Amino acid sequence: MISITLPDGSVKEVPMYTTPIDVAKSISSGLARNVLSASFNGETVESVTPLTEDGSLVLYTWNDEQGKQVFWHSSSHILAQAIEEMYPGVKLTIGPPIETGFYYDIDMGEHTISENDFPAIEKRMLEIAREKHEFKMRAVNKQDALDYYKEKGNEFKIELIENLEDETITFCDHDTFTDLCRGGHIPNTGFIRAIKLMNIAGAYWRGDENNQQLTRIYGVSFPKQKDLKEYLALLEEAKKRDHRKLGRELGLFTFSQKVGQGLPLWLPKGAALRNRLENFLRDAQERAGYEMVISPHIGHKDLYITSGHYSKYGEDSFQPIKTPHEGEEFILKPMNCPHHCEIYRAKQWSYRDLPKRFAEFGTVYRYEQSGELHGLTRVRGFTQDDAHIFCTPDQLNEEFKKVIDLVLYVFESLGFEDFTAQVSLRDPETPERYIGSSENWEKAEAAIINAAKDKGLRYKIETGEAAFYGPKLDFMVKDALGRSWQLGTIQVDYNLPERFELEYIGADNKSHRPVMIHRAPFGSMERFIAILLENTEGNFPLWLTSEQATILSLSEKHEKYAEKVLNVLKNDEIRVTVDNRSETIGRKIRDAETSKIPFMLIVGEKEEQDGTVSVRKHGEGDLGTMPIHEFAKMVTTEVASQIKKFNV
RNA sequence: GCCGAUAUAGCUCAGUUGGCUAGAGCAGCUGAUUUGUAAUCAGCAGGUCGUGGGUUCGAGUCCCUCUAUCGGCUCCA
Repeated sequence: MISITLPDGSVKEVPMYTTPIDVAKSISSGLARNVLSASFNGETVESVTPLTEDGSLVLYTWNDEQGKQVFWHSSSHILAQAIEEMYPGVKLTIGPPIETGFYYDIDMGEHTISENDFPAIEKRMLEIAREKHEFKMRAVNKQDALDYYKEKGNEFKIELIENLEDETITFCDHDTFTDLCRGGHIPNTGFIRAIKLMNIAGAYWRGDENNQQLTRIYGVSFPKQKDLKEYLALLEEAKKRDHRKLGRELGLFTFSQKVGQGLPLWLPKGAALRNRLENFLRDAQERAGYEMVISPHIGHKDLYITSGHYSKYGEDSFQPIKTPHEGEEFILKPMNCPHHCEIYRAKQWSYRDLPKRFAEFGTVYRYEQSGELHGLTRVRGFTQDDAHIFCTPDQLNEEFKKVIDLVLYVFESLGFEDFTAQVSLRDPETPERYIGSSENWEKAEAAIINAAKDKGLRYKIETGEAAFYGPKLDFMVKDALGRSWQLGTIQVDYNLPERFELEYIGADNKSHRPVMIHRAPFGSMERFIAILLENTEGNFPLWLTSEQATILSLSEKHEKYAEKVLNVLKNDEIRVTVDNRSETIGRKIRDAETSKIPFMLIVGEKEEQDGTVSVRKHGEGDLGTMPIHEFAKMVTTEVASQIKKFNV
């Protein structure tokens, strides 16, 4: 007998070779039917693995993340089997589960595949699933494993096996199919009832663009047909929140093939919105001791050679602008930092002057590869809410924490509660990607982690995500489809001050090197507004939205009164319009609702007599009648509650 | 840049296996209507079918080039 401890602390005495499924059966038959996977003493095991020692067992179902991952991992085996059957000679590589679903990367050889082929593949996958094949793990010694794939001529699997440290390799068999596999499967293929292949993509072997490109097939699967339907409906819903669609519908921005790829054009409403955001941050920054500076849109090539940006990005960027002067070259500004360094250098500084905080809404241009452009979230011309703080090493921690406060203030004012703080560090394996001494990098990384810890910020660490000159604290927010985007960013930089030979005179009357903090709470105006659109579905906070209210006159007779209400509210600094079209009130309401205007003020006979407005709230309906000034107060109160002044 | 897909009116979409002057709804314009909480009615106008080439008696439809867009990969100072 062995004793099995369950998560609730209860202990079961069971015979040797009992499987997790058996344990589930002893608890309830319903649980047994739903168990997808298990972990034993912290390690993932098959639900049919015989247990041979005492230990703690956790059973996973579809409701657990681990259960889903095992489910999707198993699904990728079935996808691989179907593809191998239908396209003989293909070479399988890897096929992991992902956040939603799974994929398999395959070298298709002579075959080509497109989304038109999906129905046939899905059909075959479902057939395999219905046959309820068990997944059976099998230990193989390394040499036999290598021989197996040598015979198949699959150099990818050979590379994977050669990189494994263990002498014993595990294979997984189901039906006629065998794959190299670490384990963790559902009991049998029959659990998979609904399969949908989503899309096809090229993906580089081991994620390196110098390697061969493989064909990646994405799919998702579910234990019930209904789950798949719900998932597809969710995707449909997400489309309604696409910032590209909302941006067009709300008249915020557009693109033109003639102007150029990735170069957004801001329409009047979008420009006004952007200005309000900028003013909001300007105000907070002024309170926080920032000074605005302005730098030109181009800079001498030497500026970027000094900063190190030229050697890193020069070839793959917008090319230098030549002048009639022989050999003179200017570059379209791809970032503001070098300019701000030169602004710092314009004067000699004492330690008493620091920190200096130079801020600028700086428009920059980067030649992003065409396939990377994406609405407003990835563009070739954009405006950073940039600032650079030059401080003494002693001030670094305090300054960094102040910036965290500012970023959190911005996020709170815009209603972003669901963000992830990410400490982006360098990848120690690829030092060639970074400039500067290891010593400075260590100092910078420690500074970020310490400041984040001091602020009690919950963060995760990502290696390889640093900028080439320094580590970052990034604030990530998801879009409608769940893709993560970097918005706010704070970076510590010891490198540029060295390259630009920045100095200040210390209390010891000697020259010292300042530390530089790069920061942008929004990240870029373009991306921030895009993600804000997707998160709010275009229902911006009242303080920010273009039209806070619109007055709908009931008929021609009430136009005068509508104008009067308009003027009263305008005097109270409420952004309001009037709809005096000769349309029915139903129509005017409908148009205001679809334009997502927060308040509709209906004025007719009664309102004119009483000096009131009939208030209807977007998405909620009739709030009843109230005097004009009362409505104005309601709006100003709500705005004030949404947007507090930044406390220094 | 790479893989796969898409491109018809301002927007959303129809348009059989290639076959008459390319259709609809919404939006727009003109007129009528003067309205009480999500679409009043009528008329009008609007398209070199993304671009350039090719196949064909004939191309929105088939093939190629380029451009842009979408989903990924890579990249993101």
